[in-house]
Amino acid sequence: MTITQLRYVLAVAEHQNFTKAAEKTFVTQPTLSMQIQKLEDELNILIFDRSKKPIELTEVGKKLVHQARNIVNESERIQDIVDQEKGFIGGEFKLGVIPTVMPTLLPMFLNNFIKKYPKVKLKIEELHTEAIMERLLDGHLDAAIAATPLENDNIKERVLYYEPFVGYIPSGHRLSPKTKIDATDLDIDDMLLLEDGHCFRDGIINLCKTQRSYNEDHFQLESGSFETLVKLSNEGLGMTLLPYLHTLDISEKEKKNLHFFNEPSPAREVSLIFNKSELKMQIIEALHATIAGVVKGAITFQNVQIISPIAKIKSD
Amino acid sequence: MTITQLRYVLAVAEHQNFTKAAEKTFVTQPTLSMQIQKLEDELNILIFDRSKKPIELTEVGKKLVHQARNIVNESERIQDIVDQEKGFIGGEFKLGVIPTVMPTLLPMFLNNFIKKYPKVKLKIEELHTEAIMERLLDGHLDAAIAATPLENDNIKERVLYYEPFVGYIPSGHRLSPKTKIDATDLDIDDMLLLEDGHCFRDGIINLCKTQRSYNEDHFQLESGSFETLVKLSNEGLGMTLLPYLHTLDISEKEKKNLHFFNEPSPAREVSLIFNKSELKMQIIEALHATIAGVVKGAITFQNVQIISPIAKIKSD
DNA sequence: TTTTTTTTATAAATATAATCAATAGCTTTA
DNA sequence: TAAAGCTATTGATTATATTTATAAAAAAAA
Repeated sequence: MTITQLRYVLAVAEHQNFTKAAEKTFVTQPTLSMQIQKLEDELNILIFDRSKKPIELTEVGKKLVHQARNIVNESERIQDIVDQEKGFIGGEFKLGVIPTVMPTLLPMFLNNFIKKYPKVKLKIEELHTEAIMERLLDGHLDAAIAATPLENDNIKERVLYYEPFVGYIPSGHRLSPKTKIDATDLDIDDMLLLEDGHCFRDGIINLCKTQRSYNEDHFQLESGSFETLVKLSNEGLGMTLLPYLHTLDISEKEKKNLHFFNEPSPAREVSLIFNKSELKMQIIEALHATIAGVVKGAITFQNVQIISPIAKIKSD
Repeated sequence: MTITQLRYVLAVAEHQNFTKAAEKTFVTQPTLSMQIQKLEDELNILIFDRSKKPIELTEVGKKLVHQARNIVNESERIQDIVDQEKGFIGGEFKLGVIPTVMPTLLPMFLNNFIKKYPKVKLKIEELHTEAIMERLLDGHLDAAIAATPLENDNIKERVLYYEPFVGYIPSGHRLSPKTKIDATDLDIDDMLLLEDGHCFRDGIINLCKTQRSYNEDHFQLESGSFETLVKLSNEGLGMTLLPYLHTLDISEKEKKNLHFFNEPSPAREVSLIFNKSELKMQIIEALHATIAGVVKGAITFQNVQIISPIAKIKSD
């Protein structure tokens, strides 16, 4: 049994196809066939059920894959140890970012980070929270930026900042006369929200305590970007909520429609999250330090109330 | 980096000598030299400081060895998974046993076990608790039988049985008239104990609350076996304490000198202990089931008070 | 100091193993 | 039924691990 064989098994298990797995591992397909056969012979088991199309893991295979993931992870940590010792921060690093954070946060720290750690090859991908969690767990992402807390034991969180929500209320709206608003003022039925899948939406729905009879079919013009939401709002289709950093981008005229919450302002917690195995921890630390440092200047709210990004089951 | 290379590193780290490590790993010394050099080149570090005699680990080397231990352990668990799936219970299994348990417990279950699991090659070694803990942690033992609780986070415990202490009080001793004795009756200064290193002794010292001024130089005829202790006791040198299973072995005449404790009788907790990595768990489970089953018939005390085998620091 | 012993490193040869290109064989799809 | 898509097999090639023999260095003994 070699680490290489285990890597091959993981690749085939993932792609359910020897040919594709071979491409991904940069060897030819016969190499995979033979090495995996060799491992199967050595252990005297079948890892894959090749009669099924696409190929499937056997029962032992599933357990073996889990352990193989473990071993491969732990073996990668050897390089980690060496890097840490040398103070070297570099290598490929795959970062996931949720859509509602991407456009505002990325420009703030990216330049800073790549200048400070030029040897890190950052690969950033915009993904929704569910996809991020999946990919953190299977090792396809090294870390991600998402709204927290996520309440997943296999994912660790390091808070980056608390970002308050700000109401965007067009003139003529019933709340327009109020200088500052309260969570209790909100009514899910006259609010424009981002399309489902964004955890931001779940957070807002949690916030709207007044949702007497929330049902899915009341008003379905939900958008994918805050820019669109603001425009729709201007057209009189309702108010919306923006995360604070997004309010820095809108036009001067539109800024007049911003209504802050009375403190404690509802806010989302944005964290750097990563697999509990803590692989590439030096880079994670470096990212955390850079982002936290940059954001500290931009957000100066003191008193916030954190809104969970996880859709809660209605208790009544 | 290969698992084999990591094994070689572990062997050299352990023996601090390439030649000996080579013997233990069943390869020639140049193989070790070359493979370890190769790993060092690949990681671009020095794992060993070869200028020191005997050879020493570098700082990175120490961290690497720790992680290597991890990886090798996890890789051995692959065979574990396969064995479990096949319901196979076999292979070499190294069991440590403390001296005060060895002669009484071993005959009770050994025959039973090797008949039931003929494919397990049991290698039993008599060791004191400290040596056992060391060897469990470095992987030289798969499991051990010792007095617990040991309060070590890296060692897991599965209780086998509670074994009460019984007083052996020769006629003429001040406690001889009492049919049943109490812990408060005991005086460390008129008791014969096993030589130091046996955790049994530490347990008894914990038990003797009346040890007003316990000092090492009062009476130094401490023995290595209970047999000797009983004989010395017969000579009027003091009383002694025996674990219950040992009292089954002594002569009828001597049995008259046995004085049980009033309930709750002080007792030691005897457990099967093993590394938290839970390697070879099927065999450990099999051992536990066998021993617990056999002992259940032999010890029928209900109410016991467990004495810690760890020497407590005097609080006053 | 010199010699001997012990120990690690190096070199060359050998054995073992991994990989590849080509292709066979099987199954599914068109 | 042919074509396409997969995995397994074969034989050649390359890469790697291991060994034997020996050099080099250091420690121990004479």
